[in-house]
Amino acid sequence: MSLRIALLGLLSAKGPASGYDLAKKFEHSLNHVWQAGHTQIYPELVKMAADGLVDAGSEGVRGRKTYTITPEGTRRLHEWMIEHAAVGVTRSEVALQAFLLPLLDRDDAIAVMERIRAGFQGRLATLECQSPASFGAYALRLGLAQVRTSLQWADEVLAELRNPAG
Amino acid sequence: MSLRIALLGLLSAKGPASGYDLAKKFEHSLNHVWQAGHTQIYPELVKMAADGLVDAGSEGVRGRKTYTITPEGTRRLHEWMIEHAAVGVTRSEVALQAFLLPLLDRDDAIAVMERIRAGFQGRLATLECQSPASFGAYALRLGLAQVRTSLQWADEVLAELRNPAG
DNA sequence: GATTGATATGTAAGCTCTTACATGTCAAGT
DNA sequence: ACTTGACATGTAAGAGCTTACATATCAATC
Repeated sequence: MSLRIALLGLLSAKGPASGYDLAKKFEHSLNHVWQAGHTQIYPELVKMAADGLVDAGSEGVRGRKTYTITPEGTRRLHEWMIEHAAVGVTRSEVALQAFLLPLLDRDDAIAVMERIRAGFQGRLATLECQSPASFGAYALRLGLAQVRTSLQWADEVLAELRNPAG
Repeated sequence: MSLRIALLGLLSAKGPASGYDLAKKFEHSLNHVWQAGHTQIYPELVKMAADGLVDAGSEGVRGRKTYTITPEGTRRLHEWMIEHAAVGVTRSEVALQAFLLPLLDRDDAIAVMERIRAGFQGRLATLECQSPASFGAYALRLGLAQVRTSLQWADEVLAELRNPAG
């Protein structure tokens, strides 16, 4: 369901787009929020057209199809936003490694934490490249705040691991 | 793969356990890191036993089976911890709603943000109940730091939405 | 003795997501 | 002419996850 919502949201916010366009937007603007490749997006758009949530335009150049959100699609999107109590579940491999960190000896734990820290750093760099004035600004601010917090956590844990007294 | 690792990790850290025990541990200690119900855990344990990662003990009272991690299971667990560069992907419905927030008018956006904030508050309460001295302490600290940051973000966004000048 | 609730394990259908495979167009550079 | 890279769309197999269904034991309470 969330994939549909994400697609409807992009079509609503940024206007008609092809599956390819939408896949690019998932890669760039939406990447820190939801991920989907073209192999998931193309079939989903076909189903959404069948359900009347989007209109598939006629094929353009290079087989390009442009999808437009329908009034029913807009209605469903608003309904989900207002009525769906989003669950804050997390399935994080990083958090799992953090959870299991005590299973490692000190040197291995430090190496793992350094890799995790580097991952956060890279993620921060990616997010910092995005415009804070773009459509997804609220989500971007949340992402930035969370990744900065995560970096700080990584630094604290590393300091403790390196301090023999810890 | 991560489900296997989580199960191996619990068996390694907390000793032999049944599928039921492991499901309970997923609900309690591991819940903020990875989720899995018994319908996923039971079949996975059977496959893991077939792959030599765990030993299934003989059936005890009420059909209870106790699984023990094998040396091969321990080896695989350590290998994953040390070699697997965990990807920090997030698929968050909450972040998706935050992303799409500008699609709503002011009152609806405030209502949605209040619901999101309440979700974070509830999550914080849950995490605060857990012992900071337990096995998963590092992950718990990360979870607490992230949820506190998220709450702060929600408060800021709500303040902006309520301020007509924003 | 009957009911309730926690313990304990499983199957099956269906949805979601990833990975690998497969095809073809168009523009720009060499 | 040829190659490269971006554009553009798909299918299929399999892995991962959720929801609903199904069964049975044991202890404690009524």
